Amino acid sequence: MSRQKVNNMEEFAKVSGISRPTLSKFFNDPQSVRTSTRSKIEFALEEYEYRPNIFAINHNRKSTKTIGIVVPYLADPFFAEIVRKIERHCIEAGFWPIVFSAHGEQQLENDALATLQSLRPAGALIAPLGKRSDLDCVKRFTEEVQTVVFDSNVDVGEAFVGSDNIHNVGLIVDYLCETGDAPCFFEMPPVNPNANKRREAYVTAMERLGHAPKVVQVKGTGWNFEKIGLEEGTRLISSGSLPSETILCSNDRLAVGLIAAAYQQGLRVGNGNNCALRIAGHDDHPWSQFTCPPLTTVSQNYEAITERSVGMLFELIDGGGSRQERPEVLFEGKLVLRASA
Amino acid sequence: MSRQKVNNMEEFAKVSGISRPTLSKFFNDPQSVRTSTRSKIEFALEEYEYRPNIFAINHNRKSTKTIGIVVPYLADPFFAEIVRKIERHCIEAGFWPIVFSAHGEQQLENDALATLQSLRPAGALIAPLGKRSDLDCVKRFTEEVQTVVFDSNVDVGEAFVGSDNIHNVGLIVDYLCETGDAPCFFEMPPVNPNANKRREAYVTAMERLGHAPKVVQVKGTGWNFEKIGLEEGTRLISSGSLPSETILCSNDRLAVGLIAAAYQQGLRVGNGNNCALRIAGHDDHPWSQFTCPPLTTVSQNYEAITERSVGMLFELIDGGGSRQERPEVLFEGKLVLRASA
DNA sequence: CAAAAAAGTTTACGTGTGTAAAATTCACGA
DNA sequence: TCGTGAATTTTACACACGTAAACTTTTTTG
Repeated sequence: MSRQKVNNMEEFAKVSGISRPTLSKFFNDPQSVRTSTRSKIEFALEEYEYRPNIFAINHNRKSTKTIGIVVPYLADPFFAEIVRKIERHCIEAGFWPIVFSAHGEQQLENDALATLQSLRPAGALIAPLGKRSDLDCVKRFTEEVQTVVFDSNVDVGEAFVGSDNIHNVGLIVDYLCETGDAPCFFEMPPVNPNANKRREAYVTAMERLGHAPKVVQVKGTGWNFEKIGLEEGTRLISSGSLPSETILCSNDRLAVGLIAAAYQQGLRVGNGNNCALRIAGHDDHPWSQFTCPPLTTVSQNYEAITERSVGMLFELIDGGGSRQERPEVLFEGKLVLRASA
Repeated sequence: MSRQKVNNMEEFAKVSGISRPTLSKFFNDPQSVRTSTRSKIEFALEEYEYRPNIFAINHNRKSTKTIGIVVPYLADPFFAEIVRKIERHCIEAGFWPIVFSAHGEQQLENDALATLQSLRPAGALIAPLGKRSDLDCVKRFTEEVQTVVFDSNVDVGEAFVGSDNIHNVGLIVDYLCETGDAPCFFEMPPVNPNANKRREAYVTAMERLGHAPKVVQVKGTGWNFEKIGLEEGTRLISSGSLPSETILCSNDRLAVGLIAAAYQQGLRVGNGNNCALRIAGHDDHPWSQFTCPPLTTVSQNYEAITERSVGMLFELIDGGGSRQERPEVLFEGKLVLRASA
């Protein structure tokens, strides 16, 4: 490394022979300067080590190149995966994504929003906690920052992108009813609107098929879905109080716990004659293909959801002001047939 | 909300009746101003909506309040959990943690380090990719930024904090040998020093107990450990080429895949007479308690590792210059006995 | 109650970049 | 070769806060 260090744009202007305002233009958008100038600058960048100071850059910009991402629980691989994809899309578009996790807590969500707001981001993509969110706080945030809401549809922000729960749950209820007993619905007290929508969709689908819906709601709070699925599943199984031998879980993580409960109680899960239970989930969570047996579920279209969310946000950022209507885009998932049901 | 908006510290100084330099002191450390002044300011904060601009704050500080966290793969719940804990420790200490994930790729790790460096952080906590890291790049980073390395011990930075693989693997090898057949060791090509250390520790422990070590290395790259465990495990089982019916996996995620493979091949996993395989892991991964059967493993002391990492970093930041020796702190895990072995 | 110590105010300058306006230079076609 | 519009340079100011020094006020101490 013979590259010399350069401390600021002024110095880099001297050594590169390009004026500072032009350099400023270049760093904001390399395409905006003449090809010959660009190659001069790039040549100098090889020679000298220099990167514009991020704080100074954003200090005096009207519109920052920062994009805030707020999720309820980053340790959930679903969100980890979503965030990963969103980050990529942002970086490709020349933005600087910055991730916050609420860790399931209202206070931390509020803190994240406040910190984010003081970063004056160009826009934000948020998946609110849902029921636990401080809606006033979230609303105030969205009034200052262009926001696309995803995954959990609370009525704030300029747009929503998520999954078509009605369609998805319909898919799997149809499948389960066609291939065996009508399912009961296994859920915990809903942490966000998705859980509610899924229960409602289950009830609708069952009634459409002429079955009596049977909802089993177990106790449990927080984001330890597997733990709740295991503990409450164990209780239900050992007391024989499951209303059906086919169980549709509100999400895959709950199903992971329930499968573990069944295994530990010596019940075989799956489609065969020698199986005592059929278990299905929703989300096609990254873990779901590794359960024993592998979990039958409905996928969410991760790629479409992230791409559209980011896309809509960029439209908002480019378009400037907010529009009249608040579009809600829902993507349909697909049935993922594995061995558990 | 009747709170009026205030745009900068100057304006807030006017409305609060406190001079700007004092306000500056207050926002850096509320304890540094007199109680009466503090309450005046806090009262005004109730009345007026104001938060200092983060970019302006960090723009002209010698030492930023930013702490960079770089992990190889954030979608891995192990790192998600670690990051969660680190973030908390930082926030409690009044720092601003900012997380980057390399997503398993060298280029992204380099990008993250470069971006982080331009943020001029007070310090950094990094878990390098390991074998895939661009060591020169990482080294250059650590020469500019006070860095504590954790999890994966590559020889850079001011200190290392991690797990005592030798002790941990010894624990579980001892346990497995006491309670049944001596284990073989199931691994994929190592992605970081931990994997190597664990294999070596396995060999040492086996020789100490008078057994011939049997290492089974399967193909596979990247961070899809479960997938590799499942696919290669299926191959090994169906071809009958496992050298022992007791299998110690290099980490829990590999074990998750292997358990799934065994299940799909109709082999029962566990300790009983009717079981064909015993499978054990390492890490006590968040998923491990939900496998079928639950996974016997060695825990890592997450809390100790994160607390000590952050603690050492704060010492470095306070202490200023770098010291002579490069301390390596290793924490011992505990045997976690479940049903799989 | 006076002196000392602590805290706050005033004043002034530094930070590294964005950005606007006017002046100059360049590239390209006629 | 010249004219034209586009690109670049020059110049100058803005941004919001950190920080230092000299001075003033408040609090503490003996």
